[in-house]
Amino acid sequence: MPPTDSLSLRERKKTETWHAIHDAAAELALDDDTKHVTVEAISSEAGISQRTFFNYFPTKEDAILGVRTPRVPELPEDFLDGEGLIQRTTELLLTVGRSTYAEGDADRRSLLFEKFPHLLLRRREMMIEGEDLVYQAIATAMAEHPDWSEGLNGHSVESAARMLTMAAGVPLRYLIVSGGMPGARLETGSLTTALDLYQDLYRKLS
Amino acid sequence: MPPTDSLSLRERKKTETWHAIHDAAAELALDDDTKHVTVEAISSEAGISQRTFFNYFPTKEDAILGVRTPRVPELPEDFLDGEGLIQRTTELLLTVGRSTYAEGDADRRSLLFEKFPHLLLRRREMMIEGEDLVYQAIATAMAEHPDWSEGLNGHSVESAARMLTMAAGVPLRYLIVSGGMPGARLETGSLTTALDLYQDLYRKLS
DNA sequence: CTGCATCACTGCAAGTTTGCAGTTGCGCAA
DNA sequence: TTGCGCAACTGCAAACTTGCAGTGATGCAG
Repeated sequence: MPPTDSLSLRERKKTETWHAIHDAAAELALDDDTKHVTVEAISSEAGISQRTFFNYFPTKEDAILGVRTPRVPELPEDFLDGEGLIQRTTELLLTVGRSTYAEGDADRRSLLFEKFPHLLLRRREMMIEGEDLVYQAIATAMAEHPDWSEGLNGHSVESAARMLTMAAGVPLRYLIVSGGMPGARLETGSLTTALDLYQDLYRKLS
Repeated sequence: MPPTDSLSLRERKKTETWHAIHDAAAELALDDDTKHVTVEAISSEAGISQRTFFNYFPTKEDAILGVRTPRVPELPEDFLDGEGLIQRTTELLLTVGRSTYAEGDADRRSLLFEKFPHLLLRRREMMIEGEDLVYQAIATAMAEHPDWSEGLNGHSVESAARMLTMAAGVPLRYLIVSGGMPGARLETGSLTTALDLYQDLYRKLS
């Protein structure tokens, strides 16, 4: 759990409730002898009403997984300037991807993926959703940026943004695939390695 | 704490919050090195906002003491009939008096009275308030009762109800006084004794 | 196959909590 | 005395939770 100080009482209680629901859902789901985890059971375990449950999560699965709708942080003014844009974008994608899960949940999440493989589908969905948000943010930034707003060689900023996001996504996809399990954690260290590899390869081919 | 099952989630949380505030307030107040217990400290300890504090208690003192506004239970149909009306009324007064406090708090309440004698004033106030409610309930019941509604010997039902309540209050006042400390607990056993004494005395004098 | 129960999920009104901007009373320093 | 600051307490709108009465999908006994 992140530091809950410096949050307003309201915000603090909201995260507490979020975690209470997610924890209850995940624990109940991982309980071996649990066949059908009902929303009622989760809600009662978390000490809230069923209606509140659905105020926090659109589906039971999201509660078990602990999914949040991805949030793209405000881009720095100079995000589009200078060297290393692809790398910065990759890091942004990683940040956004991580923002869709409860922090520090990696172990339990692995267990969940093992026991309920269909949750991987949901994970993939969230990834795609996050990528799309990143694309939109970058497209907007490009449209407002003097060096990019005119498009490049007849390509629209939308195309440029889309391509950048795709390219930047490569190292992440690589990591997920080479990590074997898609549920495996993405270490920042291995990301750097993957980025190096990517860039080396890119230079060799161009 | 009373059984919280069979209460709706809403009711349950309300009592939980009530106890959280009262507990925080009482404990902070009893802390030796506490000079000024602020509403802010109590609220923060209880995990609620200051505004919510005042949704539960009109004053800080009431929170420390754990005061509720007294509730008179519905009188049984035959409350006014038959022998022992005074005794029944005394028991009603005791019930109402007890309803103004958190249950099972007697020990801590004694400490509070020791440390903050001015709380006794508040206690007295609540008692009086409760007595008045009992008076009103009985007056209403009398007005609706065929045997009483006409008044007695020219006295109004209000007078009769007031006098009954006064008379019924005697054993309680006796107990409080003879118990030394007004903060002392009222045992049901000693109440019975006091009632006996009262009736004996009454018979002797009449 | 058919009614019936169960469970996920939604809409809405009513109840609760929070944040915030006051107002008031009180002690204390200049 | 005057002004200041602190802390109790209030009013109100906005945010949040709850209860409840659904709807629709799925499975299962008869």
